[in-house]
Amino acid sequence: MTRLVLIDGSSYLYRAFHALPPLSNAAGEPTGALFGVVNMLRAHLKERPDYIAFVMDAPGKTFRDELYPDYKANRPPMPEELRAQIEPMLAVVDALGIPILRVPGVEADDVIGTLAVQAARAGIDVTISTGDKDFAQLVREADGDSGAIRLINTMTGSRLESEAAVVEKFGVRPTQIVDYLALMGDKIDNVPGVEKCGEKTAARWLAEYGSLDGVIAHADAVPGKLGQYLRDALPRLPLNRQLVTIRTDLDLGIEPQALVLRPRNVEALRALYTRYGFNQALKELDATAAAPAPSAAATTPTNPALAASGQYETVLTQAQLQDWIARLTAADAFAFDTETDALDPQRARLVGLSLSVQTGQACYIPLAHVGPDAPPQLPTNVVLSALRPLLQDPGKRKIGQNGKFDLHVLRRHGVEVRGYADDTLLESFVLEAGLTRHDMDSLARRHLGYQTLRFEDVAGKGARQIPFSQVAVDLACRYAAEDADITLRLHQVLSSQLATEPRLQAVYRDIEMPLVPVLARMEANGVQIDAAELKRQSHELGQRMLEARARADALAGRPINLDSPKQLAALLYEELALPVRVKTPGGAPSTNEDALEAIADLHELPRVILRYRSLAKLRSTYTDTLPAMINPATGRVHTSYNQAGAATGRLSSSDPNLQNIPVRSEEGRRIRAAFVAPPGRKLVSFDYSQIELRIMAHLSEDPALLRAFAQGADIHRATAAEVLGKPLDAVTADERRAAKAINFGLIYGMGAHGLARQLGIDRGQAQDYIALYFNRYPGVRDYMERTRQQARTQGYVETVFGRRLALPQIASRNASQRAGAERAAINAPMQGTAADIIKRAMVAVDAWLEAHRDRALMILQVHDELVFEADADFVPTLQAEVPALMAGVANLRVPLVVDCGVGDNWDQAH
DNA sequence: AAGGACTCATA
DNA sequence: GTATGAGTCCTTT
Repeated sequence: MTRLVLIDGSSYLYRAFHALPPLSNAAGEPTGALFGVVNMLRAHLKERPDYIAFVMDAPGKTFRDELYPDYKANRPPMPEELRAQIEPMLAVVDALGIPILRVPGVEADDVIGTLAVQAARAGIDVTISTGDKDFAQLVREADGDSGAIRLINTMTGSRLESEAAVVEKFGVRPTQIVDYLALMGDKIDNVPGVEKCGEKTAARWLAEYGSLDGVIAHADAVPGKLGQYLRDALPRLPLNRQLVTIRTDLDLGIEPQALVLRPRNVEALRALYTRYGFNQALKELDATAAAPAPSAAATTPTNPALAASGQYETVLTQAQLQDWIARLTAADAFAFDTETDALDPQRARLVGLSLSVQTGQACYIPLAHVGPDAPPQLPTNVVLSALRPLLQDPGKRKIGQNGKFDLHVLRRHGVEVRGYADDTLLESFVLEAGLTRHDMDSLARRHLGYQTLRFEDVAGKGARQIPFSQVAVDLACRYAAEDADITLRLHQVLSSQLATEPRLQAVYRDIEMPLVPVLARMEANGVQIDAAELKRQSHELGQRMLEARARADALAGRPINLDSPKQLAALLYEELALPVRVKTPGGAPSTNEDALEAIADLHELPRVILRYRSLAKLRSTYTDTLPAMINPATGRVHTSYNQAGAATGRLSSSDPNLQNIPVRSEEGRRIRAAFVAPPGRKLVSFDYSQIELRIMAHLSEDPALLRAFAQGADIHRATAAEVLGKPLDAVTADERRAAKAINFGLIYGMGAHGLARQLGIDRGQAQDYIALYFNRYPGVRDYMERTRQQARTQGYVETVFGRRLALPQIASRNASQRAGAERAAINAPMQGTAADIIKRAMVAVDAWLEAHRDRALMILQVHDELVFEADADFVPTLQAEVPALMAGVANLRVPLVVDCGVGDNWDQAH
């Protein structure tokens, strides 16, 4: 049977510290706790478990602090001699190759509990190594396909390996341990229990009444002083039980199978053991380290996983290159990765290239490494010429991780990659949206149980980071070749998972992968902006900000930093004693737009702040920034679309974000007007009309809603008429506005509270509106309920095209988290289906444009809008073709309508 | 130097 | 009341 050992690091550290004499090494550094922990770890490793982890508390608050602010309030601060041993301890654990888990916001106990239960369910036998008796609540025997959970305390040698052992030791069964602890309380964690109730009393009561609920129910029947103490403690017992219950159902994003022991780092261990004077351990190390590691140089990475890595070859000669070309030529597919000197795909220069045909084997071809020790490298043009036929062959399948980046880099070096067939980022995104991150490091850990060498391990971080071109070639090879190797391995795992999910595979194969080259082209196209105009606007905004600032200082009676919410809150709510009507999510008095509007009739200052804010936002985010983002080589601005950014399937845009260019205010639209077409060209914008509401009609199949769209009605007006039972032309502007708010609110999963706030009416009235709406559109109500139900039973929701969004929070015991997940469940199918549709449209339009290259370029996507830059005389053709292409990619129960605008700039076109 | 909190721009 | 990214301040390391 496979076995997992989970080590409760915090518990051992404390216990070893207090149990052992205050040892220290020759330099006077304290070593007592360290010594105890190291011996404990060595004992565990001798048993050769299949999986192992060392679990520590991460700094910061956890849910128990939320439940009970006094939790652990009695704990004295950690003694300095103990604190000083934490870092060395972690260094030893790491050097031994044991994975270290510290999960922010989650106590070590709950990490251990969750992993233990998860592993036992997967048929793994679990040993929890701890000095904490609370874990007795988890003990269980193997049963059918499930593994056992056992406890061991290596300090005392005691073991709890069966339910009978727990009963023998505590007098209660494992399932009663939480009740037992709740009654007794915990001095150390400052959780008071029933006074005078110790082990004996707690066990006796539980034997008599079965459970804590039984004890509570019979509290009146307990005689004497103890009975009175019990009744006094009743109100806090349920909370106590929550506090002592170890969580076993968290979503940690860690699979027990990933917790593999890496090869130990002998050099690091020798250094640590020597420093701390652990002679016994040192002797053993030298005896067992048969093949000493190569001498440690300054460049040797600390990651011991390296020793497990595959055969990685640095390609420096023509002969080696030809050998790899032959291997690639013989293969159906290969993984590739580029290394560059920058993260911006529109500027990055190629530093090297890695390739892998077979897992465990990869090469790195350094091209532009510099420095005194850099070896002579093959010329870039020679290497790229040799590889070009392979990279440009549509029949030769290429595999990458976020390959869009590599496509850009290679294009800018004269290679147009074709046959880019698989991307592990997108495989993971389609398989597990909402569950995990999709970067290679996370994926390797999650699916391969492998800790990759990270970029910062080879290049450093922060101010000391060096460009990849200065990384020593040997080290660069290990890093880069590993990336290609891991990409290939991940593809094997992920593609076989996709093969079992035909709907997800279709999303991946038919929507996401075809979109990659399309997005690459859009990003490369870029957009022209009028920098001089934006600079003029910056200047003007600056003038007006000065005026606002002067007025604010006058009103405050002193200089005030209008950019600091904290200072503003102090001024408004303390000095000026204005009422606090809105709070931030963190509970502090808010100075956001709503808050300032709410007090705007009491003082002039809030209005001045709002005015200043809107000016400052426009200047710092747009008019100052955009001109600086112009690529000198192209004279245009190139955004970057993140295809795996939004869990619903939407794209996101960054560097710069061109999906949030202002449009609502007049001043904002002047910024949009600075997105221009070159002479002789036009900007043409196409957007889907009411796409999410149409999708709601399709999904809900509500007859009234379907009819309204079929008739091409003004949907908000039609909603108002339907709900209020009056003719279309009798609907007032206010009524239409209310209907619009309901329509939008529904898409976001809103309740009465939100609608009331939006419309400035009271809750009851909002509730009436909603009831009326559902009365007229019962299909919508049923659909909403079905969706919530699906989310609860399956843990995910789906788009029309089968894209999945996982909602792990849907089962949360935290009501507000659960409600949030329910709203997301309502919204995701609509937002996600709209995303699927426009992605398909982009692929379709791009394919059509192929024949008209340069007559029109697709340059922007803003969720329901596509923007093109086209020759003026080509605009009619575009207008004749694109709407049909966009509307034709989905077959819904309602028509898709596409609106169009044309102009010399984006404001005119929109 | 890095990360969290806050605010605000878009669909 | 959904989904994002970015600038600024301010605390922590």
